Amino acid sequence: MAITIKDIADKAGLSPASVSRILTNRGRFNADTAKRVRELAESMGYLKNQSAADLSQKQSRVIGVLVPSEHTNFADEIIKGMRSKAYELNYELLIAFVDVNKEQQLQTVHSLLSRKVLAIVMLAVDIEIADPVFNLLTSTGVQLLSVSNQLNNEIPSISSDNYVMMHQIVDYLYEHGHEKIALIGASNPNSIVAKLRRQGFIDALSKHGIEHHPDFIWGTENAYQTGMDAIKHFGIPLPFTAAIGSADIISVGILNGAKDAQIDVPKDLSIITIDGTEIAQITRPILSAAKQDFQLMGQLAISALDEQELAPHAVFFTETKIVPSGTVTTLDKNN
Amino acid sequence: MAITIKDIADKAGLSPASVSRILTNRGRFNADTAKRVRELAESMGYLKNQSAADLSQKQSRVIGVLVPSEHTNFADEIIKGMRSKAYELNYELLIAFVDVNKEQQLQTVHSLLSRKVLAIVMLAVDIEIADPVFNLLTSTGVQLLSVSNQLNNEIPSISSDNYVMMHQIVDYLYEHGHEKIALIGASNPNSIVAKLRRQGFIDALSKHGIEHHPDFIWGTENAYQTGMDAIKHFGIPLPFTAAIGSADIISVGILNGAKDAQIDVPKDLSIITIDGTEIAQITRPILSAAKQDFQLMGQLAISALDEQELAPHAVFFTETKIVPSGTVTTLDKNN
DNA sequence: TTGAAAGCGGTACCAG
DNA sequence: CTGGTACCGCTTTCAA
Repeated sequence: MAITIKDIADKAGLSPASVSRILTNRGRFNADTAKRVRELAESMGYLKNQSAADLSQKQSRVIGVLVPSEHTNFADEIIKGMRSKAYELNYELLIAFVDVNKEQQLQTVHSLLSRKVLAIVMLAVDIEIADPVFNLLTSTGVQLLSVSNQLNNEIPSISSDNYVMMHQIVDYLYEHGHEKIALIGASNPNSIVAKLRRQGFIDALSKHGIEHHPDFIWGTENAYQTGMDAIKHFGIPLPFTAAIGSADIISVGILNGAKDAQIDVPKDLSIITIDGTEIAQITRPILSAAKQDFQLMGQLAISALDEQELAPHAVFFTETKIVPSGTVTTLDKNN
Repeated sequence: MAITIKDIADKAGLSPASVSRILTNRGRFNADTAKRVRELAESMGYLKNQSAADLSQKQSRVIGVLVPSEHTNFADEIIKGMRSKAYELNYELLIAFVDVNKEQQLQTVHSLLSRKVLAIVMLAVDIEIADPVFNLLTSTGVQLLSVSNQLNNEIPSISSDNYVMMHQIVDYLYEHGHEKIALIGASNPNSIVAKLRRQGFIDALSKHGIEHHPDFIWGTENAYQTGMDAIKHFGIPLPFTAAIGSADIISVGILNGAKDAQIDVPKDLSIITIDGTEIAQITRPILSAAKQDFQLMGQLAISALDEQELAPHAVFFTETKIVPSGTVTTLDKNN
């Protein structure tokens, strides 16, 4: 049997109540006895039983985090941001991976909820209102927050402004002489982010007087293969001069697909990737990127949860910026 | 206030005890009332308070997982393996990222321990016996298990047989005519795995009558930059014909470093990478790899914890295998 | 098969 | 500043 607060109390000739106060730094107590108690606890190897504390307080400082297990690598960066802020503000993160299996998802969410977490942060989780998981999530009234995904108005979110970001990207390509542009990997009809990107893409083009070519919006899966397949799908010569990859891994696929097809990047195809994580920087050439600030999203997530009741429709945006590297070339306008 | 077991009991005209038995499927109870109770629970939106349950049982089915936050990407695969097995055997995973900050490490481990996890799995965590974290970890008597890292005899482990793997690699290269071989990124003197790899490397070479060149064992950090720097460090022409990257990310660095220095891979330099995760397959050429079975390690970890008391010195090995791809060429022996 | 009651380890209120 | 004590929600004897 592990050592409890009562053991310490006995040894110190105090009551459990006092020891608790001291160890949690709450209420009043004598500084000297406090010191003594703390030393005693230390030397006895005392470890608080968090379950007991949680039970007693009916509120924990645990924030649950749902991470899709197909684990797009930016998740790591968001978590990093959350970790640093959580440490600072003394929250604990309970990270749970959810995969596609519905049954397992429910079980995972159940287990978070069972731990009486004070909030649940969803990382890039696409979820529909009709989903039983969504139901479960909302049924208990835990604070929810979606990061890096704009959901419906039911859940507050922190993300890039995907619509605006597409304008940045298109503007950038346009300035470099590109007018025939493809958007790869954002065709998922159920993803709100994908929808915003498509709309931003279309509007940005039309802002420059370019009518978009519907076929140039292609590819649903957020995967390497989507990029590879894109090249095969469009064939040679490619009907566009630039491609936007809707995630780094997709863009790497585009790049390799092009390479395999003897298409020179960036001479014959410019690529700009969305995300700009580490993986975009280990390619040759290095991928020009629209970089999202994932760490900041993570930090904001924790701060936001710490500070306020979040209105269901609250939306926070972090900046995105274009980071030029080696995959976008300037087209001669006379081409 | 959330719904409790007592609420259900009241509504069902039963005692909390019975409801508990039914909902946990323990002991005897009437099948019909059981059905009724379960439906009631469902409809009332009951969620077990796991803290209370844990407290009461003084034992949880939670397995804590320590993941280094510089999060070498194979960690994901191990976790995937653990998840599937955990789900199967009805364990919960509590994943905690640990970073280099000692203070934070201690706090993280504390928090795992506070939750009375029944075991702690350490993923590729290098830790020394003198480390206060190690002390804390061992002080409570939780079952420990190290995955993908061979530690000392104090902690059971599941990993590849790094010594044997180096023989596989060297044999493979030797069969392809390579005798001048470098080992990049395994020079960390404190890592047991690195030590085993160095030793295996040296012994395998000498088995083929090759005296190893100490300078060819180079690079400490498990990082992209290590690979890049290696090329610069050795200069052109490279004094070896093949390089072994001690992790995928290192190998990618070697590959890119070579590319940047106009060294043709594999014609002028063969590369074989250790790990063989996804990242090794999105390079051009694709990296030939000594692949470790991370998923299996994860599954074994959970099974092992489930089945038995693990002896402190227990060691499980999973197979490694050479997966040829595009970065190893056959040398003409007359060169 | 079911119920009463005694905890599990902390916390917090209220008295002292 | 400190102690007594009644919970928190669930599990688990032991009796009924």
